[in-house]
Amino acid sequence: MSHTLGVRQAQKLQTRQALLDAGLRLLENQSLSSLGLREVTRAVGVAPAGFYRHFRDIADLGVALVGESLGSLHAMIQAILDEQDDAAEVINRSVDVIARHVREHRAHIRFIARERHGGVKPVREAIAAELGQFADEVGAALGAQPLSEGWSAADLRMLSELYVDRMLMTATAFMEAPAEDPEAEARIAGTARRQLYLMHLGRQHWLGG
Amino acid sequence: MSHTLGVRQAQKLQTRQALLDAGLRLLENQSLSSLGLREVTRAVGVAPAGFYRHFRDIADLGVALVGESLGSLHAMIQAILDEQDDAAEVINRSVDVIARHVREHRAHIRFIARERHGGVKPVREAIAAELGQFADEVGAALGAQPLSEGWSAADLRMLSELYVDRMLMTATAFMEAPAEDPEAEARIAGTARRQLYLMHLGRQHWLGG
DNA sequence: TCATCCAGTAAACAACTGTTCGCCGAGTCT
DNA sequence: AGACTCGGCGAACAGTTGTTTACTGGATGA
Repeated sequence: MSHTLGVRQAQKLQTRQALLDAGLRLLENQSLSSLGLREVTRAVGVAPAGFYRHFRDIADLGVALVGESLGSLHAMIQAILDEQDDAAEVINRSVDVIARHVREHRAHIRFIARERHGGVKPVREAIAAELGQFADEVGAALGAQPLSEGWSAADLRMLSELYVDRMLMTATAFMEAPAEDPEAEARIAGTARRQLYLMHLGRQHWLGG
Repeated sequence: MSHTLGVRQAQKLQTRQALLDAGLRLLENQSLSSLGLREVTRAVGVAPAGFYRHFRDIADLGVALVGESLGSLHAMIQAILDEQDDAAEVINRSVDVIARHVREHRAHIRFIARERHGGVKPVREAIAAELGQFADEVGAALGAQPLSEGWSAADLRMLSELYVDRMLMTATAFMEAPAEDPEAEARIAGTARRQLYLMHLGRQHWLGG
């Protein structure tokens, strides 16, 4: 299993990754449905026909980008969920983690925000599927907390979706702020913390408490 | 002032509206940044050059669509805000109003959801500006309610944005459900009501109540 | 070592794009 | 009635697009 890839296959993967990287970079100022195949290959320095060795079409490349973009986010969420601490502390830490993630993966967040409701169906579906899985995992983690005693499955699910949505909206807000602007970042972080705290209060009093 | 438009200007407005309508329809399966000028004129039955009599470019048409799309939504929100009733009742009515609005303006909601973070900067900015104004008005309405006594301006603002975001996400969820599917609609409505109610609970207990 | 594989190539294809130009002819104003 | 305005037209422009084709040459495996 730990068999080093052949030179052949390694080079192929490298070109594939170059195509993905170039695509992501080109998507900074447009959306996937207007991204051209030639545009991507030109940016990489590869002949147009070479594209087909890696992807069926641009939508296919988009779906691959979904995996890449949501992969790191997934790990991030899990890390947040595993924390157990005072609620306010968890909120503070979560917002910081999100801010940091956006700083390091701005293009990925932009891609997800832009294509979540974008014009390319397979990509929309891939994003929806992965976000749904996020909600599953968040639901499982929340369900294990004492605060969730007596909650129905449907209620837990709506709470999970609320959290996942909020997290993505917060990340998007950070992403849209001008890069390297600590003041804007702080403002967004403050709003995000308050919103999460309000949701937490609602959660505490859900069962007529 | 109530001077009927001249035949000339009336016909021009009619063509302009036809271009907007065709654009909106074509955006069902793509995003604005891939919408072609010729594509739009072809759909209307107008020569390509005629497009420039009405819009500078496709981004300009997009900005016009923002006004059209958010115009009706604006009236809808005001209607919701003016209601004064039991909280649960306001929530029920609001969700119904949103569902109804989406049924009647599906393409408009799709456009806003798709282009809010889309690839065309002027359009993103126009949407952000109008949504910001929505938040202002929601903030003013909420601030006038007894429940908001003692709230700081910043807290009111974060609550308004939370509500506006949620409303848009709910509308988007309705929009993405298969048309004429009462079961899916009911499920989304149920989730939306619960989420709004949880936010309402958080609001009630915001000041350490 | 030698036949096989296959990632990447160059060239050609028809179809399409946004934009500019001068022109027409119906609506407008005096 | 006559001069003027201006929305829409048709043609032409140089570029660009996605896709197919037959090919080359280095890695691969017997």
